[in-house]
Amino acid sequence: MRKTISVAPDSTHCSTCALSELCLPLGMSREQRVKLDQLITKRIQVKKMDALFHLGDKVEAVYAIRSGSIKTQLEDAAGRAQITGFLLPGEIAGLDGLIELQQPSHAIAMENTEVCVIRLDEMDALAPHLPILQQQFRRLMSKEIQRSHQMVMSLGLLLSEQRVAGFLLNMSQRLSALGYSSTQFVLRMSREDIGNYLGLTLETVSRLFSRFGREGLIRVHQREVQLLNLDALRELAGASCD
Amino acid sequence: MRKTISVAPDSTHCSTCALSELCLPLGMSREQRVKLDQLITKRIQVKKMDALFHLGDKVEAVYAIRSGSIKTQLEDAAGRAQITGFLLPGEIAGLDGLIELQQPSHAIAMENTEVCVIRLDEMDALAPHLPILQQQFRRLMSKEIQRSHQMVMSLGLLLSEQRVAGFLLNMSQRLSALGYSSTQFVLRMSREDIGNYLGLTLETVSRLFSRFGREGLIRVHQREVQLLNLDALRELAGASCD
DNA sequence: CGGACTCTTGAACCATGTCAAGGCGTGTGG
DNA sequence: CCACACGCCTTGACATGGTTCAAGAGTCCG
Repeated sequence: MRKTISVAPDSTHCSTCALSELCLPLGMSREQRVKLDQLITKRIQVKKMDALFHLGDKVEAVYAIRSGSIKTQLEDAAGRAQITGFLLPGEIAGLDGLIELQQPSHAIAMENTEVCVIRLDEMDALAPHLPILQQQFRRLMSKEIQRSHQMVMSLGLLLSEQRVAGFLLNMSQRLSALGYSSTQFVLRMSREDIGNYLGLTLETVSRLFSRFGREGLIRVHQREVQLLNLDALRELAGASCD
Repeated sequence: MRKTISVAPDSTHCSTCALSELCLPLGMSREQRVKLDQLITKRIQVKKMDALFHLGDKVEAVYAIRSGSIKTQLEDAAGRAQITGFLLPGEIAGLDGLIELQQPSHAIAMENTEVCVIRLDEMDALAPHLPILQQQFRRLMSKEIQRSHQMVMSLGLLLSEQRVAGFLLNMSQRLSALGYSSTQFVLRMSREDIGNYLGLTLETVSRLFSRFGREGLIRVHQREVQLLNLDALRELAGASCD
């Protein structure tokens, strides 16, 4: 289910949002953020497992995650899915859809999720009065390009153990930026999703989680993860086999 | 070697450029393109094998390829390269560098190459007077995100033969958009570069070129390629193993 | 409490990598 | 203009990381 709601005047806006240091308002002054408030007039609530948008849907907006989390996935010619990202609060979904007028990917909620709707036409209308908005939006798009390139590198160059260690560290770092613990968290996705994202099978991910556990690097119980030795994980992820 | 030259008043500008249907001017009216001419005041010529920019260089501009071709590559922790793209005329280099002020990648000319310099500060200055510029730039960035996601899918999901067939078709399609033959062209990169880009070894690429040759799909002689059976290649690239 | 997921673990297999040898082409210096 | 050397490509034999297939154990939820 997908429910659209208007942002009540007394509700939280960009200017008062806890995520403003990660999301679109990053780098803006108090006044600039107040201007930005005009832009966000609608939110959408998506239930766990439901889609924020589907491949082929008309593109009219991008979506800033306010709470919850979303996975985005492409489909290949044979209908198999490739997950291209797990989005957390403060991150933007739909950045790959701004060429054609059709979404090239699905966006599916991994838990009950709320997003802020950023309409493209309204962004263009506001932009001349808020030039920093374009710059920040450009930065967010560039970041996605960089992230995706890193992913290509990971898939092209790294061993499975390096990818999995890197994945855990990446989650840790992003969750800690949101104010959560960097060493203890709950994965919102299945082993299969992690494997798909990392270009591995769910069995390989499971085996590596078990091995890392045996080696004392992490503790895993179902989707709860504890990172016990960040340095060792970093070495595993970063250092090459030399 | 890397030589900066000013654009002479009587030289080709965006408004008269042959690439205008692919590059930044796409979708602009005659008048809008004339405005865009102000933006491009410098070009850079880069010799084969030399760098347009290096990892760590300060970011002040992005670069539209005017002639020649460029490969962009990241470096992993161990110093190994991962090629993230082969850029042809009309395509833009440096889109991944707009967050930090440092280039996250190297851009290396695969042949003698000339690029138009698009300074970010000048783009921001021009934007309020040319709103379509922002939109087109956004489209180009979105396209790069989409392309990179496709690459992730290819690396995550496809067999080597599908990746290589897909690569040939992709080159064919882009070269034909530039007015070249879609069935006969010269690859500007080595087998090693192709392999690196596709997450394979040069031996695997070579073996597949040979096999496709034996099967009558293509003819290869060194870096010259002829596509003899586009449909069969498409089937190979697109259809899954079912 | 039962049924359906989801995860773990083992064993066999295979796609692709690694290592090694040789061929082709091109440019350079004698 | 030839010969030699170097880089790039091809091909073969073998090694291996990761997949596939299969069985069983938790865990969640109605």
